[in-house]
Amino acid sequence: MSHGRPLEFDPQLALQKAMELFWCHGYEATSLQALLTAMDISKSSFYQAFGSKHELFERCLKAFRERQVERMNAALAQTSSGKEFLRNMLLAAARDSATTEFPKGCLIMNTATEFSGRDVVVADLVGEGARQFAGVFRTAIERAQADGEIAADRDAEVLARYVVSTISGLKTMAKTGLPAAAIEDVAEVALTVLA
Amino acid sequence: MSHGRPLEFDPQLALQKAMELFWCHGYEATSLQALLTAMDISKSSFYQAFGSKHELFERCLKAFRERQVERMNAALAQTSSGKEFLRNMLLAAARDSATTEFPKGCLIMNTATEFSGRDVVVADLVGEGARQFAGVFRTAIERAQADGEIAADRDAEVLARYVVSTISGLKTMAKTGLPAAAIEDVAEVALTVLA
DNA sequence: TGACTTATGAACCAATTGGTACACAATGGC
DNA sequence: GCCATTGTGTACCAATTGGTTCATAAGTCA
Repeated sequence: MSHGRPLEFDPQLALQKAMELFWCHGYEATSLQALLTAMDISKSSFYQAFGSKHELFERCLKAFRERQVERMNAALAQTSSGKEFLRNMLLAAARDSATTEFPKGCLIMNTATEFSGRDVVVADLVGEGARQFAGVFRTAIERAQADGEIAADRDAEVLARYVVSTISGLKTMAKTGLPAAAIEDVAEVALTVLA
Repeated sequence: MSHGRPLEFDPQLALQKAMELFWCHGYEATSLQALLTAMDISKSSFYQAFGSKHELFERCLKAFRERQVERMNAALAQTSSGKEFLRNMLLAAARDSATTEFPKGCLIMNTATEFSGRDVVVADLVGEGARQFAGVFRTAIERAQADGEIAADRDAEVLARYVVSTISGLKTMAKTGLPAAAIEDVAEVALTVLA
C-alpha cells in the first residue's frame, strides 16, 4: 500500500498521549513542546502526521468521544438494569476525584467550558459529544422504562440530558476540592430524580 | 492620605473589565495585551497597580465571588419562599445561554475546570467560592425546611451542594449548544429533587 | 519654590509560542 | 542499483508571551 520510510512511532499511542495531555491541562495550557515530549515524536513528524495543534486537538476530541461512548455502551450491555447502569455512572463520576490523583473531568465538557463559542468546529465536536453521551443514557432510560423501573410517561430525552448535566456538575464539584465521599452523597440525591 | 500623581483610571472599573475578560476567555486565553486594552491602562500602571496577571486574576476571582454572593443574598432576601428562590436560581442558570450572546458560565466553576489542581492558591479561591455559594443555598434550604416546603429531616448541606452541582451542570450544558428551552426542561427535572 | 511621592509612557527583555524549510535517512518497486 | 516515496532531525522563523527599567509627568506638602 505505502512505499517510503516506515513510521517510527505508533500513531494511535501518540494520539492517546496527546489526548491525556489535553485532558489534564486543556488546549491553551498544553504547549507544543509538551505534546512533542509526551508523544515522543519530533516536530517535523508531528506536523506531517497531524497537521497542526488544532487539528490534533480535534482528533483527540473525536477519539475521546468514541472511546467514551464505546465504554459506556459496553458497561450498559453488561448491566441488566438500566437504572443500575445510570446509578453506576453517577457514582463513578462522583469518584472522579478519588480515581486519579486530581480530578480530570471529561475532555468534552472541559472543552465546552474552555471554548465557549470561540471556535465553531470545536463547538460542533463538543455538541456532538454531548448528544452522543445523552444518546447512551437515553437507551438506558428507555430500557428502564420498559422494565418498569422508571415511569413510562417521563420524557426519556430530557432525563438523559439531566444525567449528562448532573455528571458534568459532579465532576466539576470534584475539581473544587470537595472530597469524593461528599460528592457521592450529592450523587445519591441526584439519583432520587429517577426513583 | 496619599501624595503623588493621581491615578488616571478607576481601579474598580479596571478590575471589573478584567473580570469580564477572564470570565469570557479563561485565564490562559486572556493575554496581557487584551487586558491592557480592555482596562484602558498602560503596562507600567498595570504592574504597579496589580502586580502581575496572576495576582490580578486572584483579585478577579475574589471580586466575582463577593459580587455573586451579594447578589444571591439580595435575591434571597427579596423572595419569601426559600424554594421559590432555588427555583429561580436554577431557571436563571438554564437561561444563561439566552441572556448573553454566548454562555459564559460562572467564573469560579470555569476556573475550577481550567486549573484542576495545577495552582494551589487558585484552588483555594475556587474551593472557598463553591463553599460560599453552597452556604447561600443552604440558608435558603433551611428556610424552606422551617416553612415546611422541604422535609426537615433532609441534609441541608448535601442539598445545597446538589444545587451548586446542578447549576454548574446546567451552565455547562448551555456551553454545549443545547438551546435554553431544553435546558429549562432539565432544570425542572432537577427541581423535582426538592419537591 | 523646592523636596517628596506616586503614576505613566516608551523602550527593552529573555523566553516561549506555533509553525516552516530543507537536507538527509529509510523503505518498496522495478 | 536506482528511483520514487515517505519519515525524521536540525535549523530557522516571525510573532507573541509576561515582565522590567527608567526617565519623566503630575500631583501634595512644607
